[in-house]
Amino acid sequence: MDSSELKRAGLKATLPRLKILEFLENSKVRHMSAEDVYKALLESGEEVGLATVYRVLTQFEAAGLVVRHHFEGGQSVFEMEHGEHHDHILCVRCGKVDEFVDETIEERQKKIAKEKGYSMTDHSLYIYGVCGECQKEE
Amino acid sequence: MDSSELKRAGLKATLPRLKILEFLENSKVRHMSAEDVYKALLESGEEVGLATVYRVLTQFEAAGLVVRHHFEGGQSVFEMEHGEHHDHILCVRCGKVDEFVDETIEERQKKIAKEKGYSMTDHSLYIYGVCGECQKEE
DNA sequence: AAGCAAATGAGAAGAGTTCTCATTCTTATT
DNA sequence: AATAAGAATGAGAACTCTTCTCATTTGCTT
Ligand SMILES: [Mn+2]
Ligand SMILES: [Mn+2]
Ligand SMILES: [Zn+2]
Ligand SMILES: [Zn+2]
Repeated sequence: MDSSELKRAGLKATLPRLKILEFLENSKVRHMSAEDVYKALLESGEEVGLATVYRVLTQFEAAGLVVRHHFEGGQSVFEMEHGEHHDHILCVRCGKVDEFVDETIEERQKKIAKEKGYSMTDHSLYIYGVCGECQKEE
Repeated sequence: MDSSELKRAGLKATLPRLKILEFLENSKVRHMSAEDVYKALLESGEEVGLATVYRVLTQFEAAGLVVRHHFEGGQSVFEMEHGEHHDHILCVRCGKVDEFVDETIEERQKKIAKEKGYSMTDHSLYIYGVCGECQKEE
């Protein structure tokens, strides 16, 4: 296990943190709720408390290792930070998540913030729709 | 009290619904949580149950009288529907909410949905920042 | 005015998340 | 390698926001 990433983030290399980080890095699914992470770890035989999963994900977020999203549906969704900021388009039927980057939108947002007198700190953009697959069914 | 708006929406003109609708229409604050509405009604001496406020706001939403937003912070926020779709920019310090419309962004979103093969149903865009007022303090 | 379906409201319940605190683990120091 | 001190963990309680349940009340039609 590679504890250097945790150390670099200023976090002690504890077993739960290592397990969660490893899981996030190796998972084929990019966007996961705390519960998702918790269950997946349980199923692979790892003993980690749910409270710890929540705590650690929040710490990872603060450390910039992970990004939190608020998709519709109430629960926070996390994904490994991988450099480039991006936004999301989600299927309201099957839950599929796609990512995109649009410089025009990014620029426009900055412009709007400036016009309104705000110093922009963040933004969130979600497009909802029915994905190609789900359109076929029916 | 004007019950025609409710009738038109296919809703019985009950007292709680009339009170809530009247309050939303006359409130100077445009964006309010269910709790906000509930408390405001209590303070003005109106007896309405919290469960009813939640229920009625959801019905108003389904009827298109009201729009629901998911601002950061967990609770749903409602506002009277007034024709034009718009997005929001919010102050992370004082909670101020401003509205804007940007056709370029709207178009881009449609384009992205099409490119990704989605039939777009909805979208949500929030810009977060520090408003002019709050920038002065400090 | 009567009858009936629909709506209400109080409180229980549910979902997601955070908190509490006794126990365990990590890391620095011998 | 053993020790000490502080940090992290995990079980469950607690919390927030929202929905559900169901006995009672209300609105609307006749
Ligand atoms: Mn993503
Ligand atoms: Mn608005
Ligand atoms: Zn789909
Ligand atoms: Zn402000």
